Amino acid sequence: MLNRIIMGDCVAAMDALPEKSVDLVFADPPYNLQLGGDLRRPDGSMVDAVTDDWDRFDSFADYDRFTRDWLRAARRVLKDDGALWVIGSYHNIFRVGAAVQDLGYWILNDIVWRKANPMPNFKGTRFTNAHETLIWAAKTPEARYRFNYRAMKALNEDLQMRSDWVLPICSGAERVKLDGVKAHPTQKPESLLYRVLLACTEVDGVVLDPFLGSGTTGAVARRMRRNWIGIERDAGYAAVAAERIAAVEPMDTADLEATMSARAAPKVPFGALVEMGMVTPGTVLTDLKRRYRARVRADGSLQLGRDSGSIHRVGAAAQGAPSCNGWTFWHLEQRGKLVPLDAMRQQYRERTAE
Amino acid sequence: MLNRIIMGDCVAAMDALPEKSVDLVFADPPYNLQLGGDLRRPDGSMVDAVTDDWDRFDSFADYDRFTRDWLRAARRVLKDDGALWVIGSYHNIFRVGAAVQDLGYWILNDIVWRKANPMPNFKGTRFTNAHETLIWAAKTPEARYRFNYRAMKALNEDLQMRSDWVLPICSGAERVKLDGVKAHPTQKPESLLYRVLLACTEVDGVVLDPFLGSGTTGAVARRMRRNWIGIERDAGYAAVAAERIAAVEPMDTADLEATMSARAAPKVPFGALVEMGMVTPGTVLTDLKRRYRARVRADGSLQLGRDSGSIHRVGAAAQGAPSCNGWTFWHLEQRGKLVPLDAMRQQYRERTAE
DNA sequence: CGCCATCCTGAATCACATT
DNA sequence: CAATGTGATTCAGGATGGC
Repeated sequence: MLNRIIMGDCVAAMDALPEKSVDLVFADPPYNLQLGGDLRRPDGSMVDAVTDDWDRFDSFADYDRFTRDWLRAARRVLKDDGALWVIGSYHNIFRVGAAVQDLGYWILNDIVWRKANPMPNFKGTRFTNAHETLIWAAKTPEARYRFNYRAMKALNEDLQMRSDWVLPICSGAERVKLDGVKAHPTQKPESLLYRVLLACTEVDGVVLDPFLGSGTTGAVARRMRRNWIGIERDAGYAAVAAERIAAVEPMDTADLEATMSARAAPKVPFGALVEMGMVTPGTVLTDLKRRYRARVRADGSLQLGRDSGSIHRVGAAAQGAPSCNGWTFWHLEQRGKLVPLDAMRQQYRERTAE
Repeated sequence: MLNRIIMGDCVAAMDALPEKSVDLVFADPPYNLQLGGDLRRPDGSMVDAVTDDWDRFDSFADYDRFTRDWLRAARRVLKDDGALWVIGSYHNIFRVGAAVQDLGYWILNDIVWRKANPMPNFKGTRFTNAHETLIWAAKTPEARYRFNYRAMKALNEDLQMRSDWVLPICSGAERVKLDGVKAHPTQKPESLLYRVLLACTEVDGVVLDPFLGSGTTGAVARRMRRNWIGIERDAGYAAVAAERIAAVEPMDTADLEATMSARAAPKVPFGALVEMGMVTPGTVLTDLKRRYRARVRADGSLQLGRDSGSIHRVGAAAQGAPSCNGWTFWHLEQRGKLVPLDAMRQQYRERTAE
């Protein structure tokens, strides 16, 4: 039952699963965009809009029925201490949020995904729609939901992770394509799922995605050694997702150990580079003279023998020095050349600059 | 009726106002926070939570009734091209947003106010709640709402203003206090209202706030020379707001002139330039790369091969594009340099300004 | 190989006045 | 009310190609 795609309607599929069997539901339902005619950029080119049938609903009432049905089914399969994540935009998220509350879930946070590179408003009629909203909810107000506070803090310069996350949209090599054409119109970035799963699940936990689409949830879950269940109605999408997920190499178990102690938390946003996939967990870093070798773990900490912690701490420990600037000390090999972490940080800053 | 505080229930007060008399409603309704017991900081000190009676509702149904009542009353007093702004947090904003949609308003954007200095989550059980959400909605999908696009772009270093706004919370000298104690628990920063009013109103427009509280909306409206109506149930808050607003010095009218949108500029037919002798019949116009050449005819039409017509039509035909702005596409040569027609139009406007 | 210019694209509720 | 004409309007990231 685990780690496979169920074809078909998500409500029926969830109803067929045993109750209280899932740790986390991550859902990216249709947004009910209600777009008008064509839209052209100022240069005359056409915007490739989401006009698929699966995003068409007759009315708000229709959409609400659909929403409540799947939310109810999801709540049944969730363990009592499990949690729900839903993503949406202003077109649908208010209806979804109200339904979440009405069905007895307890909202823990709303999270804003601030897109580093959103599509502009071409006609100058509104504000650039530069974010999407996620809702994180427990099954009940009393539930003892999982929140890996330390791992989140480690990922964020040793500061509490905030409710606004700056991440790029999914593009470039990460975007799944078929014959050069995007395989799914709304593929989510893996960095987003990485943060959600790192925050709210543990290794071997069960993650269910009722609207699997291109399979981002399954791919990240497999990479992070979580069990996954994906439900998808469209055979084409399911095939894309299956192939994509099968190609994922799970991370090394050791690298996945999210550090839970304050001591090991890195003081720098090196974790953000890991999250973005700019540095993969398990990567071996060396100094310029290749005397020391340290492994990158899932939350952005390093491990060298018995020493673990931030890139600075481990660098200092390796040399027996009182302190060390990990950004300039550690390097990784790219095409046979040693690149300092500092260069990666520079790239990161450019990609997430406001 | 304008520029004063109405004491009492906001629904009754709005129902007593003439319909279609208000340009903008800005509302900061009770959030229905549902706080449990007291919240303490790690050092044992107590967090001053919002536990006032006005923020207590018996159930979601109660809160929904309340929300729909005031949203309906607000919609009646709004002019057809007026707009609504509401601010809230995850506790209430989903219910508010669903009601906004159900009542026929048309959501234009949701805006995230990203707090520069939010209160941390002291227990480390959730993400730092670092933002609030605003909804901007027109009265109907067809409404021609006001959006000062240019002014927003100017405010953002000449880039489109995005849907995520980074602003500090209200503190320091701006925070209204009585005997050293904050006069209102949820006073909003003036910077937030400033941006909303600059984006969506004009000088002498009418702004209504059904939950005036400490009076931020009135204070900023007065400063920006907008008319305001504030409704407040609590006599204490009303007194605070009245005093605060009265102390505001309206800005100098000259400083208030915001960048005007090109759409608002008077329309100029190309023929008028020919008529004025600014462009002579027979002049050859080219695009910037000198790929196309068109002749100006006596009636202000262009000719390019077999195509003839307006500057826009011929520009579009030349490129094989569906449309074209002839003002920026076509240029004429003056002293060896290519000058866009748009520059000539600007000259024309200046010469005919009186 | 590096650098620069060019091109493509992304969950988008995307104009308005006159005839 | 529908059709037509004018004319306003874009940001960042990644890929590609030329020199």
